[in-house]
Amino acid sequence: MRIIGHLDMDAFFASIEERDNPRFQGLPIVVGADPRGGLGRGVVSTANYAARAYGIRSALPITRAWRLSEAARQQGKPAAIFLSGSWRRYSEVSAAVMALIKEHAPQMQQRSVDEAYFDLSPTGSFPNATALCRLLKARIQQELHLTASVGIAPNKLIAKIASDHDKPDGLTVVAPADVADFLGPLPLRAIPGVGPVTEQFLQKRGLRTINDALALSQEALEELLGKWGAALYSKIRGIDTSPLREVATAKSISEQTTFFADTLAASVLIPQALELCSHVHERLHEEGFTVFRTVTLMVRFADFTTLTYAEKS
DNA sequence: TCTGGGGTCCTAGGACCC
DNA sequence: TCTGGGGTCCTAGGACCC
Repeated sequence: MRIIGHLDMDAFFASIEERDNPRFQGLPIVVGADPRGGLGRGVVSTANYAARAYGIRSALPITRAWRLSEAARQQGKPAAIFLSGSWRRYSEVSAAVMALIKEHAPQMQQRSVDEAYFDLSPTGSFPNATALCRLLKARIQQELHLTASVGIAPNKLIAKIASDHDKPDGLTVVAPADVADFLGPLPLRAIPGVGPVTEQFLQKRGLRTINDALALSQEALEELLGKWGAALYSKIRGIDTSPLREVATAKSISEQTTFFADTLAASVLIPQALELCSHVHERLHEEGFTVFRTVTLMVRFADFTTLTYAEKS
């Protein structure tokens, strides 16, 4: 029997800041772009749960987060603490989390800085797998003073959906017999790979939940979404046979930056482009690459139109 | 009320070859 | 002057994820 776990740290960056700065205890914390008093550019990377109570969440424009915080402050609530974050510190904590997972489930696949899949099949049963994950969560709590949410399921797809189902500090178990009941009522957006565009597209056709989409034949879904429709047909049935795999070597290295004020001045653009180039080149060397194939230049205009130009070396 | 930064994967269409 | 079909490689753009 295949049993897969997925662990997702809760409000990872913001939780680390709260943990490491006692004076932030219990306050709303927003890690992301500099709000510059409401004039900043960029978005929220992570908001802790106190900040989420203000309506602040990941990917929200930082100016809107700033305004939400100001509105709360005018109601006598504490203003949010805005931090730019420290990638190095987060990486260190990430490594500690991954090491703990590996101790309990050696066969694992890190999915991002704060997420991993791991194979619980060796435990032999869902109750055993559940006990192991309770222990893992307790160790993360005691040793790292952070919380995680975990999903346990027959495959990666369902485990990922399950870990997201009860946050923070959740543990959601979906045994094979429960898969259909678990998935059916969920919004289609819960499926990894269904983003805002696909969600909108499906909603316009009256499809909101997984149950709605189950009524469609594979051909009908393919007609709507092309190849992705065939994949979705399997996903909404909880079918996923993808194996755990080691992290592949990087396929690209990039850097980008946004100006505080829009500009078309070559005297500004060219030095900035050269600086980004030299950083990327440094990283290329640091990571042990000796050759590269394609260089891509990306430019984004005020209306968010984005152009790329690529050339083989 | 605007929309970061660092990535992956997919698709359409053109160039090119036989 | 008009021109196939299969295959591969490449670029541009877009959706998505954290």
